[in-house]
Amino acid sequence: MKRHQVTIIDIAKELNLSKSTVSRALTGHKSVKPDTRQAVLELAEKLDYQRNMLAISLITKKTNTIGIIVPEFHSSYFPKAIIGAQEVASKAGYSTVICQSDETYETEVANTRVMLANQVDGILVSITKETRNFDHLKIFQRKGIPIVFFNRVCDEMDVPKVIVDDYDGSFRAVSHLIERGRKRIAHLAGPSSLKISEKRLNGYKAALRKHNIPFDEELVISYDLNIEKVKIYVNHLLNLESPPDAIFAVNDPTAIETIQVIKKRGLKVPDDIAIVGFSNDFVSGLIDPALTTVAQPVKEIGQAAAQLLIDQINRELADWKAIIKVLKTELIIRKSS
Amino acid sequence: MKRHQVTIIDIAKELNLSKSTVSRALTGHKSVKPDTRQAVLELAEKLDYQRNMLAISLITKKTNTIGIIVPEFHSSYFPKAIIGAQEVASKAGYSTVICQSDETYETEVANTRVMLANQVDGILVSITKETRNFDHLKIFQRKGIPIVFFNRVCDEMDVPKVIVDDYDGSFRAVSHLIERGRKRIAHLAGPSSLKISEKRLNGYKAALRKHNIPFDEELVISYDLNIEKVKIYVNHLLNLESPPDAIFAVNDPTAIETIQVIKKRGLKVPDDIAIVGFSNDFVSGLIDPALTTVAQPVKEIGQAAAQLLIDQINRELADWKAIIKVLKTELIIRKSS
DNA sequence: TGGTAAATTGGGAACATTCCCAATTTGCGG
DNA sequence: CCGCAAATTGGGAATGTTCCCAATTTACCA
Repeated sequence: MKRHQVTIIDIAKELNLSKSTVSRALTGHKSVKPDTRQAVLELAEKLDYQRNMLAISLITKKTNTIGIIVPEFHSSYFPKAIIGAQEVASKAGYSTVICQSDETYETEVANTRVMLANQVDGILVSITKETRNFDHLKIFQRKGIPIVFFNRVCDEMDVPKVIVDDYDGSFRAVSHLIERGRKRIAHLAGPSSLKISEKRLNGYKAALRKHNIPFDEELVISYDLNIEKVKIYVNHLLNLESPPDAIFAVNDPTAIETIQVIKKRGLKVPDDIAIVGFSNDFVSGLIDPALTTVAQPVKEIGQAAAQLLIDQINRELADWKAIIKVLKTELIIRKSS
Repeated sequence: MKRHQVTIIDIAKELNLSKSTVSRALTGHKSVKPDTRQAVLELAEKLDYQRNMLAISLITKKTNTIGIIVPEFHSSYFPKAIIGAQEVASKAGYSTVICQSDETYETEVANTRVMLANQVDGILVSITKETRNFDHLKIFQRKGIPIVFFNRVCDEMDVPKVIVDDYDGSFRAVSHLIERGRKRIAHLAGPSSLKISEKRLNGYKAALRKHNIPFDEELVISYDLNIEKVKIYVNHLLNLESPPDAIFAVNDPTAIETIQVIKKRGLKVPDDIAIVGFSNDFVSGLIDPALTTVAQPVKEIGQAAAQLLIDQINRELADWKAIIKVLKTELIIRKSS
């Protein structure tokens, strides 16, 4: 078993050449005699030579690697976004290091160090619900390492962001419920630390206002996205003196869990209560009843974010600080409303 | 904006020390005066110093990175397995480079090169449905880089493998259908190139034999896992002179799609046709009707594979060549059967 | 056939770090 | 206050590559 990896020097020695020449032959430099190149290439193939990216990156100060930090892997959202991002990245010759912060600030900071130590050329980030301090991300800015936020963005940093129009999506979802005759619409909102929760809440409020339905604080519950708690909150809503006739959930997993709870109580969806979610997870069309939801172009979000990052790495982006890419959502009406 | 990254030499100069001393202070070597260490650590913190893993890895010949190559990301199977693997890996101080081969041999070979170039300390692999030649994976063996297969394994290589008992799971699934009185059970099988397809098919045949049901070739269809084709095959089965009263699908996505096709034809599941899947995807319990399926401990598979890999990297594994870890499946009976 | 330009090749620094060995400093007992 | 061992620090090679500049070879024309 070869402990020693094959290097260009091995090839050079074998062919009585200098490492410079071998390097040139291997990298496809023009100034090397065709015969020589041929010989080098053949021997390299024969010896299973693989260029050592560590050494190359050390010199070129480029790793051709981008980092992706996401809060979780449980919904289909982030995996799908990552697929999109990887697609664009690998097409551009970049590999990907993925870290999952598990929705904790501490892990996110740790992930950040891994990325830095690994000299990634740029990072794609969606923050945790806990993240309030952004120093660990500002380090990248200070070091000149491009950074792009997607989905869960940081407002106080001037870097490119990719989001969907949460306000608008939310507005249309709630308007739809109102048009179906619902009067008491509850909202299971996300944690107020996240911008997206806030925007979706605002869309909800705006739709009510537009249709002259009074806002009832009692009907809005902010929760920490811990899916196990949905049961408690839904039951709380149903036990209200004047219970809701519809629930708009901040995302699909929440909506799906809500439906399960309601069904378990013997109530009918949508007859007794209509439900609308947000994101159009893969599951949502398959459950019973199929979930009405605001579809996000998740894969496209990942693609757009990666593209923005790579353009920035290649310095092909003028005034990238200002870029905020807002993708459109689409209301998909199914059986649950 | 600092273009130049902070190095130990910067710290050394600033403190009138040699790079050796700074290196020792930073790595926690004992033979350095407490005052000195303190000063180094403080300055490092102040300057946002981050160790350059490229240089370290170049010397130590260890990257603390493991590679994972999976065929796809569309079902929840591989993401879930990756979560498990990452959990174990990051706990052991390893980061992860993930590549997706998109079910094509060519991409898998390319991924393999990326791993090699990035000097990963080991790889976790689940092969594509196309992979018949394993030279690109044998290179790792030859170079002494540990490799562990999971789920879709390569029989001709003597390396650790993590699988479930496909034969047994399949056997029990089909036996269950027979016990429910089904007589003509079809099997939508995977491509014969994959060992798991073969084993599941064998389990199917064995269950029929045990219950004295004649094997009917007409009822077994091997397909390439391209989900769009399910429609064709299911319709073909339903149009048979003597159509099946149950279908055992090679995996859950196939089973779910099968149910959709059947419902669209106006038939009832399970009244007209019972359906059983394999894997217990997250969706399967939520669809209508809820899918009976053979549950796999997916996350545990990822964990076990990563653990095996890391043990092998740390040379803590005696006779690892022989290790084949077989995890148990569990038949989950729901409404579709 | 010599000269010069072009083609090809070689030599070494540089990248950021570790690690071995040697050099220097410190501390302590006599 | 000296000597010697222990504690601390410094110097330089090594890791595998690229890239610049210089050296060598080749080719072609007068």
